[in-house]
This record gives sequence, structure tokens and C-alpha cells, in this order.
Amino acid sequence: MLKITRKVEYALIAMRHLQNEGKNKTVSVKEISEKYSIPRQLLAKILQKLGKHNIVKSIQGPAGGYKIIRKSSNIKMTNFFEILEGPLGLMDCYFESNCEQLNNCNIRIPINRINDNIREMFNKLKLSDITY
Amino acid sequence: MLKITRKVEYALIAMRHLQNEGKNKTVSVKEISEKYSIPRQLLAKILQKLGKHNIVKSIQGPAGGYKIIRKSSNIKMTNFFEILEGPLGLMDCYFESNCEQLNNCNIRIPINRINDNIREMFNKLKLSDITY
DNA sequence: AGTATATACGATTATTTTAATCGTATATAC
DNA sequence: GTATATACGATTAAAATAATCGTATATACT
Repeated sequence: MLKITRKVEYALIAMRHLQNEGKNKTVSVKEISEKYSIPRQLLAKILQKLGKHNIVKSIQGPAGGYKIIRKSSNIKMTNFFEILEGPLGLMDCYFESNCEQLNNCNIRIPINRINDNIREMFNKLKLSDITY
Repeated sequence: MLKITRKVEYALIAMRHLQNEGKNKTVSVKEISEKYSIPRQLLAKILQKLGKHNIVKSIQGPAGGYKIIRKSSNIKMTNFFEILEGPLGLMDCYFESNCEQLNNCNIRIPINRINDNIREMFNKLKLSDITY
């Protein structure tokens, strides 16, 4: 519980690598996946998602690969997480509420309060806090 | 990701109920499970675990059930979570390190730093912050 | 003593979520 | 036109969680 998923883990590893090695060249999925023993196709999809949200940019063809295009100090970790995993909250009822137990639920309000705190914390935390 | 499990959810609901209704009487698993539509056996196990860690006390036999025996303002949420779910960290390598990718892992240190922050936050957060 | 109503708990099964792979399409440098 | 990249829907595999089963034990009450 409260674990980050491998998807996020792989994404962070890749971002840190791009930060360090990808200043002047593009880095291919192959290079990253081999260096860190990450399944290639999975990493590819992760970077594609980050690409759609303009965090990285892809260049196709030989000598292609990825580059970071947004300053990582401007990327909130909530945003980063949610690109990869969807809404970030301790419980789903923070976002949607088709919970049948809802009427009797006695912890909704305090849990939501705590969610707010956690989100605030991850809003302050920037990708650069991990990649530097 | 970063969700609490149902086990924890059920535990919190039960603790809040005990806090409110269990001042002078013991409350049975049946009562709680029916009120909140929680599977009985599952809730029973959860309370048994909490019992082993002296957070609640069980009374057997007819008119038996559970009572809170530790002040909930003295129970850290890290403690509460870990009783139910084991070590609390974003990644397992915070606690144990038989990770094969370890040698190449480039995010271990920053992730551990963030783990420290999260643990600190949940150390400050007390069960009473949820049950009151 | 016997019965009804509780908790205790190991073991198993079901369900859901997450991770990984497959197959095919598209882009582009040489 | 070929080699090397990314793009991406669809499927399968694996792991984690949730729920249930079955049996044992405790105890209040008659």
C-alpha cells in the first residue's frame, strides 16, 4: 500500500537518465531499457504517454529517441503521477462517488482532508526533486 | 497508486465506529459489518490483527465484541498502516534490497528522501485525526 | 450440561490490478 | 529499399488483494 507502481518507477528512472544523458542527443528506448533492465515495450509506452503530455518529445527513425522538453522543475509530481496512473487519491471516492456504502461511510470527510494534504505535498514536489 | 487498501479502509471505518459507539459497550463484528456492508470474516480478521497489537481488545462469548483500548490520539498512522499492511514506503528497496536492478538504479536516493517525508507526515498524523 | 452467540485463525478460492508481451503500422536516415 | 526508430491496440501473464470456507475455542445464559 502507498507504493508507487513500476510504471512510475520506470518513468522516473528514464526521466533521470534523460536529464543526465540527453542534453544534446536523443536517447532511444533501447538504450534506457537495456541499461536499467526495463522491458522495452513497456518503457516505450510510458514514454509515449509522457510524450502526449509534452513532457518529452519523440524523434522517429534511426538515431531517433526521446528528449526532455519541459523543465523538470516545473513539473509537479501530482501531474506526473496522474499522467501515468490517473487520479491520485487515497480512495476513489475523492474523485467519483458511485460507492454503494457511501450513505453509511463515516470516514469520507477525514480521508478527503488527508487527501488534500497529500496532494498538496505532491504539488510542491517537483520532478526535478527526483531527477537531480 | 497511492491508494489505501480496503483492509485499511474497513479498519478505519470500524475504529471510527468503535470510537463513537463503543464507549460503554462492546461492539460486535456483526454489528459493524452489517451497518457498513463489510464482509464479516474479513472485518473479523482485521480486528484480530489490531487486537494483537493492543489497539483494540476482544471479549468473547455472547454480548462479546471489541473495544478500543489505546487512545487514538496516541496511535501514529504509520503504525496503524503497518500493522495491517506491512512496511510503508513508496518502494520496497526502502526496507530491503534484494533488487537486481539496484546497481544501476538512479532514483534510489531521491525516492528514499521522499519516503522519509511521507513517513514523517504519517507519523504526525494520528488515528484520532480520522476517527474524530 | 447444553445451547446460542461470540471471537480466532489457517487455508483456500475469487477477483482485481498491474506488468509484460505480441503484432502490426508508421516515420525517417542512409 | 532497408535498417532502425517510435506508435499503439489487443492480449496474456503474474502478482496483489479481497473474500470465503471450515473448524476451533471461549463464555453467558438457561
